[in-house]
Amino acid sequence: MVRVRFAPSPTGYVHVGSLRTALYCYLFARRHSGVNILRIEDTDRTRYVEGAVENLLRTMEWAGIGFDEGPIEGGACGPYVQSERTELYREHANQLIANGHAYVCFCTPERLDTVRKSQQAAGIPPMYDRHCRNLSKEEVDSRVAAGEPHVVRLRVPIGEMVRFHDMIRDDVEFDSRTIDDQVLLKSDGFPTYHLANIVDDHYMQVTHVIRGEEWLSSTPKHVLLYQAFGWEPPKFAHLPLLLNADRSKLSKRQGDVAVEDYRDKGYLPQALINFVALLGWNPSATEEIFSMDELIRQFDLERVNKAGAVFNREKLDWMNGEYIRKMTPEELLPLVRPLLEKRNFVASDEYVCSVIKLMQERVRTLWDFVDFASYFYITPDFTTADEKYKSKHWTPQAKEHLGALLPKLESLETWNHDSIEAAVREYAEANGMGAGKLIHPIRLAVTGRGMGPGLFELLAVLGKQECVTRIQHALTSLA
RNA sequence: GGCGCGUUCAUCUAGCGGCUAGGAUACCGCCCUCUCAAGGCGGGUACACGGGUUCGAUUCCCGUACGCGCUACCA
Repeated sequence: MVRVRFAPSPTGYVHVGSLRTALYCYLFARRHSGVNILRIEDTDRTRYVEGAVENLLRTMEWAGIGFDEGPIEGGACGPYVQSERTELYREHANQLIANGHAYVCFCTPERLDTVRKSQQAAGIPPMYDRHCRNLSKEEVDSRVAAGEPHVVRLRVPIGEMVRFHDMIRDDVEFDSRTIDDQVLLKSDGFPTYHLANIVDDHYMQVTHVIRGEEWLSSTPKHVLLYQAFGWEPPKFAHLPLLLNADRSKLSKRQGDVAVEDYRDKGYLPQALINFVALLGWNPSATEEIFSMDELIRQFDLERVNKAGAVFNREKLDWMNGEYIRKMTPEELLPLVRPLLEKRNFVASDEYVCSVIKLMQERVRTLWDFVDFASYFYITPDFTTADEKYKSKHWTPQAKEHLGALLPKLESLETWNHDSIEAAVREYAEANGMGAGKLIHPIRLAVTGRGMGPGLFELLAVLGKQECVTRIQHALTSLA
């Protein structure tokens, strides 16, 4: 039975790299009919953020990533929040002290800092100097009894090669002399990631550890911990990093990294999931659009790439447009509606649907339905007009013809795409001119822009009275 | 500095000893056309470098260079 876990630290938002890790866990679990576990790694009290867990849960739900066990779902291996399991970690730290694989350290942060600085100055690798590694049991007991602050450190064996197999990177090995005597239990009684992670993965019976490559370097410590406990380690799969355009680790400073940012900017969860799934993994390379079900069916950890992948916003934009085009106006309506409300744009469902229908082919995000189509809701102020388009089409002759055409439009009995087109083309033909000489000025007068849906359908949606008023207004006020 | 991981078009990638090195995004051109899109067609750009192994290397091995990650009582 495959059991995987997504183990985020609740820092307030969900990084898109975490989203991909969560997605791969989910896909792998589903693909193998296994169990997907959510575990909250909140052992750093200094980084506690109010509401972060709730936000995480909401974001995962938005993305369509479900869990079988977790803080909400429950399960046989709970609790699924590390801050509620501290007793377990303390017991296990003591167990390691008892069997000699860990030791108590009384070094102060100040001393560690001093040691580190002198090591750096001397050009040697900064590592704990193992000052407390061989304290006598009597000394340790009395200092602990006296209430002296202390941590528990892993007693890393000397002169040993630590090897493990990674599903993505194959065999990796580290010389134990390059591995630090890692702190396992902090002086505040909370465990570090390393201890909590191993203890939890063991008791939660996790079979595959899927996480970012930034963890590869600490995996030997984890392997050593499994050995110290006498436990069977899980299989490891270290995912390639998501990168900024300059190929550094994807970070806040260089743009949006939070899943919530993309949601708020009008990206669909299906598109973001599809896009992020293909960053570091690819089932065939001839198809690009995959539903969650298709991803599940095809996902294969062994096919995950080794090299990092640049998060390429342009491709996401394209993909989001693809998904928008696949939806119906009715499906889009509830997604666009709240955005219109944010702009105080008021209109009936029917009206908004017809606008969506016209705009669907030319948007990439949900916000484009609002920003590129504002003239459907408010009269244009012409500040968004394309100057080139305006100077080319808003000529004295054009205005003259518009003035002459206006009564004909006004007198139309039925106002729809065909009747409007007939009237416009009739006028153009009667005056020996191309219809474009009318179409462009009308577009400018009515929308204030040089781009948008086909003119006749646009006018039909807008309604006769509104169009007439706008043309009149433009004729008198637009220079 | 040490350790680790990586390196195919600008970007995401296919390739698992023999290919005119394929697809997608972006870009450019043409078609369609009332604009912008969408759609169709076409185009340019890549195997980091140097050694091996082999009849033959993008593919296997070793170096070099470059990039990235880790190097906390953070995860």
